[in-house]
Amino acid sequence: MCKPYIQAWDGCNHYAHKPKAPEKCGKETCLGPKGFVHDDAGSWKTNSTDYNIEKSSGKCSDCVEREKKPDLYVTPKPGRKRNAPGDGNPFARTTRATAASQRSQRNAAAARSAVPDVYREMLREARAEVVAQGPSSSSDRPLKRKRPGEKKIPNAAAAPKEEEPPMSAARSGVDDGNDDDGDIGFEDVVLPPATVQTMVMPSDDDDDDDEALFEDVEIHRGVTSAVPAASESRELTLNLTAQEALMAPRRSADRRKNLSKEAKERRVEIHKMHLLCLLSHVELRNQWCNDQKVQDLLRPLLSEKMTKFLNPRASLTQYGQAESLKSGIHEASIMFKTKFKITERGLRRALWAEDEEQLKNYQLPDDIESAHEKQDFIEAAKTLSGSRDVGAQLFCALLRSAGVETRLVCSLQPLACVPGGPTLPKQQPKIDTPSKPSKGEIYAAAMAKYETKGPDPGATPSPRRRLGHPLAAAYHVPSMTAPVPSPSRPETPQVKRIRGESPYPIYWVEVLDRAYQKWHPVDALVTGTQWKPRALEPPASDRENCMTYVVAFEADGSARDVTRRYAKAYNSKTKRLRIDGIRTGGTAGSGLSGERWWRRAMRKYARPWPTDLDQIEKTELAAEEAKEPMPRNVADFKDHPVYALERHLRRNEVLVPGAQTTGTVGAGSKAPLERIYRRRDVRIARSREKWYRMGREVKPGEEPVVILPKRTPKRGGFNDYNDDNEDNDDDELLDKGDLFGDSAAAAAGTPIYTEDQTDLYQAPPVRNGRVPKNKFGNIDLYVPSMVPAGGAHVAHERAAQAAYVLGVDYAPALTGFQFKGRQGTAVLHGVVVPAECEEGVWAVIGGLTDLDAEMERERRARRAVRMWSRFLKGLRIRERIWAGAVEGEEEGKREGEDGEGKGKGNMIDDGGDEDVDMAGVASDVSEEYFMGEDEEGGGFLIE
DNA sequence: TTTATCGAAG
DNA sequence: AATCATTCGATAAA
Repeated sequence: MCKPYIQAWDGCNHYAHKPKAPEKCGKETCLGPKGFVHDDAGSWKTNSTDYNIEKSSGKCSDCVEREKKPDLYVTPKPGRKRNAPGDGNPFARTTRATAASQRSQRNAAAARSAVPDVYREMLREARAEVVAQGPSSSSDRPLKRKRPGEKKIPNAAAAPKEEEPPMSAARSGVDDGNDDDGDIGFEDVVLPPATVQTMVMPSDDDDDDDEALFEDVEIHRGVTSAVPAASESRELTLNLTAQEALMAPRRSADRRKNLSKEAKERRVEIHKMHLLCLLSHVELRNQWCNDQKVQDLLRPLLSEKMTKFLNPRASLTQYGQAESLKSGIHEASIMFKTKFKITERGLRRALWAEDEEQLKNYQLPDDIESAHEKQDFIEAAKTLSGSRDVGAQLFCALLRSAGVETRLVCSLQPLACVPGGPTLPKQQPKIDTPSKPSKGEIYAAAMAKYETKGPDPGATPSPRRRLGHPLAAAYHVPSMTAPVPSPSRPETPQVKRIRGESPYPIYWVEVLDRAYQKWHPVDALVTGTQWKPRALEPPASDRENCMTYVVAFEADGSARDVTRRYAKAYNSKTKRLRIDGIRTGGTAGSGLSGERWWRRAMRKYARPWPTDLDQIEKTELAAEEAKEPMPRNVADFKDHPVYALERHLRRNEVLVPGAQTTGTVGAGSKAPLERIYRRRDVRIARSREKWYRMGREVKPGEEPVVILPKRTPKRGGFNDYNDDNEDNDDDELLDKGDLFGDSAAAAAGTPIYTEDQTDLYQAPPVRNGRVPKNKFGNIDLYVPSMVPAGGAHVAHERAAQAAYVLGVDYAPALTGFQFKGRQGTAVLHGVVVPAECEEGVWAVIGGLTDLDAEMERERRARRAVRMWSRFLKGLRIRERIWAGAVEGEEEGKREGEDGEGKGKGNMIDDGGDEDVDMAGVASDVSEEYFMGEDEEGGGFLIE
């Protein structure tokens, strides 16, 4: 009963509101959910957290606040058992997804660091490259993009596209509507080769592609990487992973130093790629669930009664309908559970390897799911056997066949994008940890716990099976259930139960309760629960199953991220494991932020027009997020979207003066209790210079909210090491190298101010046609609002020239700095001129441009003429020579006629070709031809 | 009581 | 500044 996770009860998520002491789990030492006590001061508190209670309402300040926003408040379901594993507190936040993907980190990395244009160029090249090699990979036929046509992806389209299933087409590329960042240009996205490849989506009847897709996924399902490579994408994965074992090099400091940054990026890249693979996988399975053959096979399983329950008459009351559906589902899942045999291993969590050896010796379990193609799936429907994943999919098909709106839900199990997670199990318990041999055994024991008895030859596949790996035999191969040499295991291969699978599902189903317009989870095979979203999240210690991304696919192919419905601590725990939750370092220019990436990835699956139901669900999920209880340990407060601790404030962050405490938390049991604040009361403070660069100016008389101590210069010469990268946008950039205040601030530290203490910067106005300038003769124009009164920004490269021509006063606009190395270089963009001159300047610019064009035309014309004359000259020479040599017929005549021209030709002939022989002429001409610019096609003007 | 897990430390 | 490895202590489970 005492769950490792935060326990929640209905309604209010605050301990303070719990009407009475929580039930105990039966252990005398258990105080209820994680030590729940009532103190003398009149507030409830847990061992580490308590809440301020308002006397008048008896509620904590947190809740009072929340009640002011009724839309976020969800009425508790009546009669819910508090400790019921299935539900409870929720909370969740609205993150959405996005995605692109990647693979060649080469390209991605390069793209990241490059300036925009270059970046785009490279992107284009990368795409071209993909196109070139893409099709050759796993399939001979042209790759298909999974989602056809995003409108914004013209370039990406380089890859051959094919029509995809109609439903996909319908929703492709349409903006979500409620999504705020819908306008991101596609060009901003890193869309490396892998994307194209990964996103290959087989059409329904295309077996080949199905296979390819499956294989892709297969790689990841096991443990990333170690699959003998057949396709390029596999190879890629293998290389990336094995090349530097990402988790491993913790030992030596130097290795860490060199690898950490790169390894981090790589981890993220792989994570993304893996996610896309998994999404494709689920999407495909979801399509299979729609298959008529499958549904026809399954439909007979439902009794009439069940079908009736599943389709309640609309004449029933809301409640009646809901209950009917519920019992129908119940019956159906019981039935299904008894009829379906789990004979294979389903998806499981992918883990990083710690070193290459593990990869070399890794092999997939023997009993891995065998449904590679739809035909297999149909077969599984006939025999009602397969992995639990296939089971859930068939169950989904079953319900759909009965007319129930059903979603296929999958908890994606990608490789972690953050360090620190579990790694591949050491394979040889005895050997693995020399220092503590016991550990291996412990591990084995732990694994054994999961294993449901039984001979499982599958779990311990023979190492030798791995084709031709030279080391396979030599290396100790391991099985998770170490002690048993699997192959020799005499035990009866009886009921093949899947050993070692997590007691929580990877795949399950959601059904729509039409009456209440609500989706409810149903897991028939693994936990056998329904209507209990909270029952499906595995504990954090589960190595086989980690709930990080839960994606629900509807029959029409659209999908939605419903993680918040299932994760008990989305904000404080789950989010940290997600691509959209990790601090992808504010490092500017590092491509898409995780959040945008994921949003983008999921948008591909979004419905073009959100329905009312979508809206309702969105609200519901947001409400769940809002209801998430406070973390009870200090670590979870770090970077928490709602709460903040003083101890975690960054050096430039500061609490707003009136910040309210919403509770306290103590580290451990004995604690100086620390106050908990709301994140929204945290402000970022900046130095004067920094504000200035944002177009703001500290008001006169404001006291700095804090003075940043001077940076302790690292001894040992030029430290750098971590200096160059980490300065993300906010803050640090400024105190460091800048033209301003270096000297002033140096002495006592940098005073910093909050935004409230600043006003919009008013640049000195333009007077009498004079534009104010700084000491470098420029004008600072970091943001548009910094344009001085009476001035106008003419953002054109020739503006300066134009202004000069006009004779008006102007100042080049300093719009920012480009930091490469540690030196900032000023970026000038256009000029500022007196407003009244703006039009004139633009006009002149237009004129200059025209002039340029004209001059260019002339130049080309001149060159062309010159070339022609040279050519003619050559012809004449040639003619003359031939005239002399052949001495004949018509030649003579012609020569006579051309006498004048001949002379001219000779005179021109100072260009340098003295050779007057045939060959000389010829070569001369051709040389000229080639040397000419492309534009002059051998003397012809190309307009 | 012992053991495994998790959080805090710094 | 932040991550990482390690230790220690509290707690939950056996």
